[in-house]
Amino acid sequence: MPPRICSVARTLEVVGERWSLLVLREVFLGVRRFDPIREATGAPRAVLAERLRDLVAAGVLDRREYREPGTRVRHEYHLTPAGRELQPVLTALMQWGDRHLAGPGQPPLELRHADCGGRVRTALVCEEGHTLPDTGTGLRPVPRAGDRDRATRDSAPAGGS
Amino acid sequence: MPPRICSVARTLEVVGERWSLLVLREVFLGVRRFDPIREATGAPRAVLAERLRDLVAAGVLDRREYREPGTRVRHEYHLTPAGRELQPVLTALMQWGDRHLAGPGQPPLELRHADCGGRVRTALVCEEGHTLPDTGTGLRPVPRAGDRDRATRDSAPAGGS
DNA sequence: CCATCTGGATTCGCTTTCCGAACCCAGATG
DNA sequence: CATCTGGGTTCGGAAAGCGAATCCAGATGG
Repeated sequence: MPPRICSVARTLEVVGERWSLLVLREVFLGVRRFDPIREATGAPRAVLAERLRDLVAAGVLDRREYREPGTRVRHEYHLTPAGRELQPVLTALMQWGDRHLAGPGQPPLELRHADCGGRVRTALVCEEGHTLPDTGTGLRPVPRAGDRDRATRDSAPAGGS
Repeated sequence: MPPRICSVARTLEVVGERWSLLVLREVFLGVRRFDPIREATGAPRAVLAERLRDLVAAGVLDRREYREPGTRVRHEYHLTPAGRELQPVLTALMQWGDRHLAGPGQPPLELRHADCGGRVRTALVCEEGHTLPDTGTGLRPVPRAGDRDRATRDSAPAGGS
């Protein structure tokens, strides 16, 4: 029986490697060049080079030439539109860490809404406008046609068809 | 200069290993036992055993004894309250995959609100009630006191203090 | 009583990935 | 022409991942 291929698995193929999400965190923060990213993340050079290549190949980062006056052409990494849509992933990770792995003192980074200054967080919302608790209580996963019926059942009766 | 330690990095220490999030996906779907998890994720036995131990040690999963009539005592893995709060992380990953890595046909799994039946997704919301686009446009990361000023600056003027 | 089955793992040997240190490259600077 | 700098590549050892084989203990059955 083949492993379940869902969108979580597919997304982790792109951003699930050891340093990928930390690299993206830096790019979201505006750190776009090799050495500063390396310092901020702690990733080894070779691994970082490979991750950047992978993320560019996956369409998450865009490698752009730039030239500061008095230097040769270099490259920096910008988020593509698809890359920017990973913001909720990073926000969700950060939020959980803030809540459950807080070090001494307050969290080191806050996200605020540029328009109103309010703190921003991820929330589970439904299309009718309801907001669910972060625990996912009241959330019902529905396997779609075509998927094996393995999901959502664990203590099914033995005599099932 | 030491790497930046933020809540994203800390959370990835817990759930950033290769199979961790897929294991949690299964537990969220109600698959709680070793072999079914192994089949659904494709993780090798030894790695799965280690991940389960790690997730229990991290307080994300709870290892519970159970005994079906006519068998010996066995264990299954349940989410702790902290583990359930990882739902937004999985939902955000799934949502990105649905949007950017869709296979042929519709996504294999849908999340619905048990109360109203509406599709559920993660959104970036601020405490004033505004909803931001998933790209994080309008989101301003604010480093807090104590953190190095490395963040959020990339093309700072060369002569800065 | 001994063999077999089953869920839940551990052990083993090999392969892949990760890692830090050293090195490379090319244009600016002195 | 030597040195500096940003942006990497190369290298050899360490760690993690992998599939296959094995183990364990309680039911089942001859």
